[in-house]
Amino acid sequence: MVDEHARRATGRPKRADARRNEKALLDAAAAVFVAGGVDAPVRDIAAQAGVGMGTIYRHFPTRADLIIAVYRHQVEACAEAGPVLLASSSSPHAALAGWIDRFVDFLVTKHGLAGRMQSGQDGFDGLHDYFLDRLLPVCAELLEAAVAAGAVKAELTALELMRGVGNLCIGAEDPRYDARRLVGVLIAGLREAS
Amino acid sequence: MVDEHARRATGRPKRADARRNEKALLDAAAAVFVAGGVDAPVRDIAAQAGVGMGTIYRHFPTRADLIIAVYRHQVEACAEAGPVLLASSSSPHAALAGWIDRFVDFLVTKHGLAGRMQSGQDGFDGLHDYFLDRLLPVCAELLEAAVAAGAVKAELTALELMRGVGNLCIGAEDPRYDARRLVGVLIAGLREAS
DNA sequence: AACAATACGGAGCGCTGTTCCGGTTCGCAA
DNA sequence: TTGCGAACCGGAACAGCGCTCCGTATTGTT
Repeated sequence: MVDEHARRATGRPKRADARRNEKALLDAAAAVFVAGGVDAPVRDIAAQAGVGMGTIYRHFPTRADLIIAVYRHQVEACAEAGPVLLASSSSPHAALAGWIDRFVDFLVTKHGLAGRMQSGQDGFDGLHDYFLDRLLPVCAELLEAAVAAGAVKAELTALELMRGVGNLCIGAEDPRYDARRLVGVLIAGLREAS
Repeated sequence: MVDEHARRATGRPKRADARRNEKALLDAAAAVFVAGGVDAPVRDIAAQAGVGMGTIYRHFPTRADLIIAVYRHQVEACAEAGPVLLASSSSPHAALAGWIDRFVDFLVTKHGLAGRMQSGQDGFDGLHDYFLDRLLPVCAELLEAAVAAGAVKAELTALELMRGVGNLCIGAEDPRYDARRLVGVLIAGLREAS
C-alpha cells in the first residue's frame, strides 16, 4: 500500500502539484467554512487556496464533495463512537442519548451545515447520502437496542430520528434558541411511558 | 373606514391600476408558490402576473412582504384559533397539541416555507418577525396555560417551541419523513412525567 | 531532451436578485 | 373637458453566484 491517497481509480499516481492543490483546497475550505459557513462562495475558497476555479471543481465536482472531504474525520469519529457508547453505557437509552449529543455537537459547531443536509434535494444529495450511509446504520443500531430494552417506543424510524435531530439544530447560532435542549425534549418524548 | 386596503400611510388613495396590479401579483404569487415553492424566481411571478420587475418590487420590497401578503389570512386564522381551542378543549395540554397540529398543517402545505423562516437571518427577517409577532403570543398563552395546569414542564420557551416545530417541518415533502409524527414526539417529551 | 498525459487558470455563460429611470397613466381641479 | 403633476409602470442594466470549457503550463517518463 504505497501512498494510497496519491492514487486514483486507474492506479496511476497523482501528480505532485495535484496533491499540493488538494491539500491547499482542503485547508482553505476549512478556514472559509468556519469564517463564513458552508455556503461561502466557491470563488472565495479558490482565492484563499490560491488556485483557479477549474482546479477546485476538478478536485471536488460538487460542493458536497468538498464538505465531505473537510469533515470526513469528524463524521468517522462520530460513527465509530456508536458501538463504543453502546458497550460502555449503563443502558441502551443512555447510549442513544450520548450518541445523539455527540451528533448535535458536530452539527452546531458548523455554520449552517444542518440546514444544508435537510431534504437532500437542493443539489446537496451527495452530502445527504454520505451522512445517511455512514451514520444511519449507527443510529439504527442504537435505536433498536433501546427499543429492545423496552426503554423507548418504536414510534420513529432511525431516519426520522436523525433528520429530526438535524432539523432541530438549524439556527442554533441564535442564543435564544437552544438546539440541545430541544433535542433533549425530543429524546424524552421517545421514552416508554413507565 | 373607506376602502382601507386602497390607502397608504399618507392617507392618499391608491390608484386603480396600482390596486389591480397588487391583486394580480398576489394571485400570481399564490399560483407560482404552490407550483414551485416560495423560492420561485421573481421573474416568474412578474411574468405570471403580466407585470414588470419594477412593479413587483414597488409593491413588495422584499420577498418576505410578498409571502406575508399571500398567507396573511391563513396566519390570522391560526392565531385566532388559539384562544378558541383553549376555551373549547378538554385540557390545556389538548389545546396546545391541537394548536400545534394546526400550525403544522399550515407549514407542511407550503413548499419550503418552513425552511425559509428558520433563523431569521438570511434576508427573510421580515417573514420571521411577522410570524413571531403574530403567533408567538398565542403559543405562549397556550404553553403557559398547560404549564399552570401542571400538564407540561416549563422547560422550553414559547419561542423555542415554535422554532423547534417549524424546524421539524422542514423536508416534510419526503414521504419517508413524517413531520407530524416527529412533532408529536416532541410534544410528548414536554409532558410532566406523571 | 523530447513528448504525452495530466493539471492549471480564469474568461465566459446562464441564472439569480435588485436597482434605476424614461415614458405612461391616472385622478383631481379648474 | 381639459390640463397637469403625482404616481405608477416596464424592462434594461448591474452585480453576485455556480459551473464549464479550453488554451496554456507543468509533470513524469522514455
